[in-house]
Amino acid sequence: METNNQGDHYLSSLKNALRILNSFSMDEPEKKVSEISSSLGLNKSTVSRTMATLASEGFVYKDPETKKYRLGLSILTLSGVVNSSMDIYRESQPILNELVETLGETAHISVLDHLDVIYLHKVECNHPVRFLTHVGRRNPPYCTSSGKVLLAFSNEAVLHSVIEKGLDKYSKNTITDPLKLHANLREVKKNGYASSVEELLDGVTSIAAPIYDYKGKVIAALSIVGPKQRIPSHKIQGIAKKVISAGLEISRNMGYRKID
Amino acid sequence: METNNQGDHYLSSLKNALRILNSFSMDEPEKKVSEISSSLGLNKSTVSRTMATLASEGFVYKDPETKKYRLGLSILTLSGVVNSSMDIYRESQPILNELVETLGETAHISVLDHLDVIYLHKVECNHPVRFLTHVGRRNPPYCTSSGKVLLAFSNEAVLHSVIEKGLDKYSKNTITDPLKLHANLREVKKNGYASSVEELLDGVTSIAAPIYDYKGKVIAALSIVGPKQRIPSHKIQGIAKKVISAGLEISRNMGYRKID
DNA sequence: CACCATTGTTTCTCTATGTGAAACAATTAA
DNA sequence: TTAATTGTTTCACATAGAGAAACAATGGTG
Repeated sequence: METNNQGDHYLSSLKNALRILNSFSMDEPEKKVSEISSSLGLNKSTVSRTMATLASEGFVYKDPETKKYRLGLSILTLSGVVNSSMDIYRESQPILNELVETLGETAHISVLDHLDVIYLHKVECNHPVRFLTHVGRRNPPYCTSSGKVLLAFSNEAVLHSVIEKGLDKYSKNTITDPLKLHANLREVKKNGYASSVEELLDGVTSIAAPIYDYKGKVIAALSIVGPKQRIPSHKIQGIAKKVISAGLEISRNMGYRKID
Repeated sequence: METNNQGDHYLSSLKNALRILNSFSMDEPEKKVSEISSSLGLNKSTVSRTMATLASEGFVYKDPETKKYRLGLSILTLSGVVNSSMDIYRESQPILNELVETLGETAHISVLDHLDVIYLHKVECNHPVRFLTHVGRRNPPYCTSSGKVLLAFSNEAVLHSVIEKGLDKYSKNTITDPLKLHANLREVKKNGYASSVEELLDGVTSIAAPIYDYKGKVIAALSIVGPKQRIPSHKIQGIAKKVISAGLEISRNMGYRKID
């Protein structure tokens, strides 16, 4: 598209359709043809035909009243396939349940996808105050505990790209200085866990630990999230211990054998 | 392409791609180019280019080792949008939680999509023995309690299509006789709930009740599922009462006001 | 180690397909 | 009523995508 010239042999009509699908978000869950057309710079008729084809296979659904399109149920079906074919999903389920029960806070499994942290799995706690995250959600990696774990244990190139893209200030404690981020990640690697106290959202604290595969490579992060007042600073270390050991347990289920 | 002439203005390369995506399932979560090519009757090179394009937008992921493709994380992200933009998802959450707690069995919300029952939402119980259902799963409507509720309250045309497609025998109690199905659905409509005792799977019982929208139209079903031994026949009616009232509560949240 | 068998990607040519402008409907607004 | 904004369809043309075959990359197998 813009960067590499070798990837120009993509099927353009398909690429259009996929860009349209990816443009749906929680903020814009439904759109009209003309909106899509103008926002993505595509011809009206192109969008119209594309949407008709997408609808024919259940990827979008057209509200007959408002004429707006929203994502269709084929996507739900496919997401079920994604989950069930992901071994980490199966292996982590019971351990997440236990962790949520003992800590009383919501737990997630997440991975790095391009330059986002994406939540693969979530087990909610029973507290009435929840509703911050959901499976599939993407967040910036440099201001979430899971993101920082994943960055700390990935190669320099990824970190570089993240910094290059820019460190925006999401909340009062967001780290926007590359040097400070570097230092923080070194800490994370040393301690074996990361914490984020109001780095992404005001009033929200999270703690994360790595999950390893059979090769000893960090493939995911396990994190717990909760309101700041339920997770005061002095409790972080104790909670981190539990998160770390839960992470190791999942890792062992994934074939990891601690070497050192 | 081959069948109907009115649907001929679909974009063929896009249609191909969507058919490929929809061909992934729990049984076949990963496939090679040649497998896709032969199973869908598409040219090798077509599939190769299509997959490359799909991968470029994160809809599939290519395992560099095995060269097999699996569904990508964009689908997870989009499924999050589907869920969060679905008001029934939000409205039903707390009521499902409560129902699961009091009954101790897993609960689902499901709707009819074409001729399938599809699970939109699921709250699992704590029992170690659970089931293989998952959000997005599709089941035949005539042998699940939720499906029978949805059929009983939908129009005749849908039922006709279902019967026309054929009533396969999934389990010992599957209703395969159209007349018996008709009779059963009349019962369902009269009683306001449906039950399925080993109609889809041996050893599995489920009980479902309708969910109404503000117009009084049945738009979804609420069901609970459990092993037969935990839900004996004599308990079904009592449980059904609870399921029905939970369904009504969700309906009220969706704007339904009981008229009669 | 050479052999054949299968695979995925690329090249190439040509046709069919998708694009965009404009015409046409169908709503909605003024 | 007219005007404005929308979604769909028509149409002609350029081009993008399909298919055959060549190529490359593996992987068995003897």
